[in-house]
Amino acid sequence: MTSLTEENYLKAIYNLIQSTDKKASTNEISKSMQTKASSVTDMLKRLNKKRLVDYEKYKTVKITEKGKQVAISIIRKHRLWEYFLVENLNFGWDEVHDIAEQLEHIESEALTNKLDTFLGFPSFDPHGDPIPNKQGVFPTRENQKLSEVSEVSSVIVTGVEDHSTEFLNFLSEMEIELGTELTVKTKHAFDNSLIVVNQQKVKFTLTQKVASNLYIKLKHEK
Amino acid sequence: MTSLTEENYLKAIYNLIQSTDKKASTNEISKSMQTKASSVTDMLKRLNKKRLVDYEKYKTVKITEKGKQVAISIIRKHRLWEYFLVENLNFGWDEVHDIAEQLEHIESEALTNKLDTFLGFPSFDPHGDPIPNKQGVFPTRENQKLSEVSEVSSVIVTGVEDHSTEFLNFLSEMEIELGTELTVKTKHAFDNSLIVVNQQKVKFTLTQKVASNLYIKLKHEK
DNA sequence: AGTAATTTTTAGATAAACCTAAAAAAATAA
DNA sequence: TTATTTTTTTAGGTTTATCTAAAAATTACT
Repeated sequence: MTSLTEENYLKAIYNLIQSTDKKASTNEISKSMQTKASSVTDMLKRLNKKRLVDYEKYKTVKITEKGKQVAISIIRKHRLWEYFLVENLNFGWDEVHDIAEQLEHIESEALTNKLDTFLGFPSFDPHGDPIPNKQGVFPTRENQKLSEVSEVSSVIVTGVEDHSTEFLNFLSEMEIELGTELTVKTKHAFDNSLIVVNQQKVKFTLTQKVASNLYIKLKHEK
Repeated sequence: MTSLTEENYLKAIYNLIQSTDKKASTNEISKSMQTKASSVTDMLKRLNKKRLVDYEKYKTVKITEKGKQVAISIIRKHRLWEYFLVENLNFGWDEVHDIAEQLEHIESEALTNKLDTFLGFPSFDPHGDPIPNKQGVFPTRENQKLSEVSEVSSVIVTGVEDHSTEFLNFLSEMEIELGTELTVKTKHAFDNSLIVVNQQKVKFTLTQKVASNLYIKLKHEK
């Protein structure tokens, strides 16, 4: 029913609308899809005809409920496969994106649900992103960023904002992964960099940029 | 480099050439691909240009070494995924073909090899078909059919020739699966049907058609 | 408000993978 | 060895997803 390309456009539109700052304009979509604006216009017409988006020329697009369900289903499959690749096949979290990008288009509800069962119904993928369930509902996560934390709090890393290989490799070098516990010691007011300590008592600095790309939850002291 | 469609044509051509009785003629290919002969001609020209097949108009095609490697890689992926679906995700052996047909086109050598490792380097898929290794070499199997067996031999079912849901369902009803041990008691000369006994001492008849679609190996008595 | 810059759309092309209908070649049969 | 049948190819057309270049609409600026 929906082609591979249509699915990719829907996913891109859904993501643009979710990340509130960017709008799903023709230009934004073309940037995120790496295609020309004219190609986007063509596709928007087609998606509109199929009632997957609400589109009128020269106005920004909205995604319909039907389109949203398609997008969420793709995201669900992507994140389940990423989980499988890291947990079962021993891929690194920086290696799985391109493969999951292919696997997310495999068409079989039975497969998705059996994979979900096999994996034990995980709530978050290897980057800490929430995995929607069969009904399309996302689990909630405390969406606080490390950059928003006040001094002298203990936190646990729960996810990343930036999914690039460069950032993930950087984290690996710093020995930061999901579940890593960090204590924020000092916050430099002039550049918002943080001095943190890990559980091995190693002290190091994280720039504002790094801290704003890390999702955390506060550790509740016992 | 090779599109999904090209891969499917190569697979079909490879399979036709393997099953020696049928030749890879334009008509045979069109039958097996469910497309029109004219579409096949188009594709053969394209595959020839890419040196994946050897093709001259009005002559039957041969597959090149390069094309063969592509075909074998698809077969390898198909069979590894089928094994995964049955062994890990609890699919029935009659349910996995269409899904594997999609998964076989996922492009990542690393994925294929890590999947192979995860599965423990299986030699045969859930239908008893040999899985080529990383180098493209097929494991050998005693390719004897149940219909070729002489009276009063004990055999173990190792594979099926017919992969259709109908046949696989029939086998399930007869409680025959890979590894099932059967003893051939009588062979009726007039219609070549067999009277066999299973390990539960249940006696039943198998037609020549059924017997010729079952691969077996002789059980070596201790 | 009027002009300039930007965004978006249209028009027209291309490539992949298919199709139908007709022509050409090869295989079969009388 | 012709004539008939079958197979294969060619010619021309369609749809999907892309592109470039030009036109139209919107937004931003002074």
